Amino acid sequence: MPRSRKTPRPPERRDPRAELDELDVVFKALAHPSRRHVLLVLHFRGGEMSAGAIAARFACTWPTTTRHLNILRDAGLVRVERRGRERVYVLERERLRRLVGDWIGWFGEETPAVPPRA
Amino acid sequence: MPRSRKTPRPPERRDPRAELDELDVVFKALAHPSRRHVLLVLHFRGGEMSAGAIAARFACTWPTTTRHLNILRDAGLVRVERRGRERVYVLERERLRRLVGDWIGWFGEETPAVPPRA
DNA sequence: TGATTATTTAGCGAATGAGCTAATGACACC
DNA sequence: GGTGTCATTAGCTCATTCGCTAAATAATCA
Repeated sequence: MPRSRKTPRPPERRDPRAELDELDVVFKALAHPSRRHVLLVLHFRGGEMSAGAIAARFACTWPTTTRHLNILRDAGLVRVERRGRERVYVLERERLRRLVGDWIGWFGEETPAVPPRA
Repeated sequence: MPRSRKTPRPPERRDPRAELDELDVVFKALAHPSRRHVLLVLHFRGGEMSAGAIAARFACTWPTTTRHLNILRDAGLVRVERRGRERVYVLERERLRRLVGDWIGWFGEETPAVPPRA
């Protein structure tokens, strides 16, 4: 049987079309407050936590948290490592910063050098 | 009858709780590729375009585009001005940059000064 | 091996989201 | 005031999302 999850974060690519698709998955992942919260908690706890430690901090049930974590993983915003019988989720800080930061960066300059309505 | 739309972007506030709610609406608005695209097009066309000019650039029908624009407006990412019989949508660039930029900014520093798992 | 702990997967129901077509509102111009 | 243009709202359908509970999987320990 093939991999059960889509593609768990391709290591590197610069194809602009693929970049857009990546961004879509990432922004969809960021659309839920619990998932943004997971990322912040992860960050402020040093970048890695076990699934249990994360689940303990949220009101929803553990399976629900697992699903949120899967979505974050599919977006490449966290990666998971098995350690004994725990699974440790590791924040992919650079990727988060690069994708969202670059996107918001488009809006950085004063109005761009294109005539108002051509 | 009261206003037909929720609250169309409160002018200023610093209450952190309210900030989180604002962020939620904003990230939900950014979750759809067409809406992110609208913002970019708006930016690169000088920050304002009529509804028709925007709708003309998208494959979906005009009512669908209108709805996307309403969602962006409710998130405070665009504002709308009536000019004659057109409606001109104006990008709220600063607000977009501030909200998303500040959020991604949390992940800016190297791992924060909190012990790994306490 | 069988129990225990840690976590995920399966599957269901309610709510939300996004697309469409048709109908309506608002303004301008004659 | 009627007609054309610009745009929105209403109402429908289909698909997805998100929460839950119950069952399954995986590693460790007795």
